[in-house]
Amino acid sequence: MTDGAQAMTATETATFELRELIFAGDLAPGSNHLEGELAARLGMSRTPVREAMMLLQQQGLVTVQPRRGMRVLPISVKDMEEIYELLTVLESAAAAGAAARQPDEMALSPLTQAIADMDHALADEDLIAWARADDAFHAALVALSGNQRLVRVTEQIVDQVRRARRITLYLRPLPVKSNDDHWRVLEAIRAGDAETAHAVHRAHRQETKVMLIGILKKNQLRQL
Amino acid sequence: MTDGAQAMTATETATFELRELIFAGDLAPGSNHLEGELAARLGMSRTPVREAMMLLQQQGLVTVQPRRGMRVLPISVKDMEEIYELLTVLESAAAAGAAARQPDEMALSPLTQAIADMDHALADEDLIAWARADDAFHAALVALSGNQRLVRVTEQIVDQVRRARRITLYLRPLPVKSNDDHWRVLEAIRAGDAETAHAVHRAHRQETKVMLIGILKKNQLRQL
DNA sequence: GCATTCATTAATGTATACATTATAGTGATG
DNA sequence: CATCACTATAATGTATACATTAATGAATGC
Repeated sequence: MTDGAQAMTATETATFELRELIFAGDLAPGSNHLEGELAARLGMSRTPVREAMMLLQQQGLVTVQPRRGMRVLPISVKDMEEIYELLTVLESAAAAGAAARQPDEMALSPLTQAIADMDHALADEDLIAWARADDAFHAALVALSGNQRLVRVTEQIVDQVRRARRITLYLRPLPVKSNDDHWRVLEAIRAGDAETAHAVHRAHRQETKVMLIGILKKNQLRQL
Repeated sequence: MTDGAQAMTATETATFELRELIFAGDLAPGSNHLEGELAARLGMSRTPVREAMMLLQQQGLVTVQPRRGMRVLPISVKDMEEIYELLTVLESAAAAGAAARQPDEMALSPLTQAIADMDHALADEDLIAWARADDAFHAALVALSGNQRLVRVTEQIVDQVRRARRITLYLRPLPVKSNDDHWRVLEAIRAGDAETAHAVHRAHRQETKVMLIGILKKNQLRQL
């Protein structure tokens, strides 16, 4: 085959497209969408759309109700709290696990690269690039835990808060401290110090949580 | 309606039935099953079976491959390690969360009931009843965290190890220490002592993990 | 005798047809 | 005017038909 694009099944296309629409806010939080509508919009029959809807429901992005179609789940302040508490637990466990495994420099390179990218982005005040690098850091950290199930679960939870993060990104202060935190986590992992890696990352996530919740409340953003 | 059984959709029925078949081992670990076969077996068309297969795949119980049908995922020693590490993290976080919320006695009653049931089952040497009560304790503990997402995620991970636990149940020593551990967790929650609740439950799960892994290796059970 | 290619077949992926069911709307009745 | 029942309708849930595709096996050429 000449093009790198592997053949995607219609269900996969639908799942991907719907996720994009949800993350971008093109399917508004709280809005309902019938199978037929979405099928027409995506240019396919109801069957793959229906399957995609079920998958997205299980991923915690939407709910599907018999005559109301697919409802895009809004993210409330309480949801943000739940999600960040869970992310704190999962990622700090990953940090400890990564430190315990004593990865070599090559294995650590995604972390170092992500930190470098974050530094550059911060110098350029390019928030989009910073968010992308921050995501990469967190994903790489979880991957380093070596626990594939932890990776899966964390990805799913991160997805649930993706839309909210796009919005708070422009409301939060410049994330200078984040970069420092990440550096300290990396150092602890390098040193094989699971305790410190856990504690530092845990504190980082908890601070992030408090900051974001504060932003939501200050800006009266009760739903995202 | 006169009967309490609410109408289940065929997809729900298929999902439920397939889960039961997988948990019971009637669909053997590692075995493959085509859509058509399962549809005939369950007395329905391919459509709901196909949907159920996708859901079970997302729940981490099976994989679905184009021409091979649904493959029931075997649980290896490494899987057990992954799962118990994750459960340790999730449940001990739940224990800490429960303690922090200071639930009243009524909220704690599922825990006390479960412990009582475990005591009775142990006195009767009724392992099945003990396992059921143990499950109830862990589920109630996670529910007490108040984090709905934590509940969902934990349920999913527990399901992945359900089949293995049915087997190790008869290979492990009588779980006398478990009951004591659970009692200490309950006491810590009562006292609002998140640190202790976390530490005690964490130790409990880690000991369980070590014991189960030991049993698997001793009995040469490389796949379950 | 072995490898390669082509055809056949079986299973999936998707579309569509059909059955079921909940909801909205209309009309009648108190 | 409000309420209840009934009907019409629209959306879903399921079955089935159809198209696509990968795997198996046979046949042919080397």
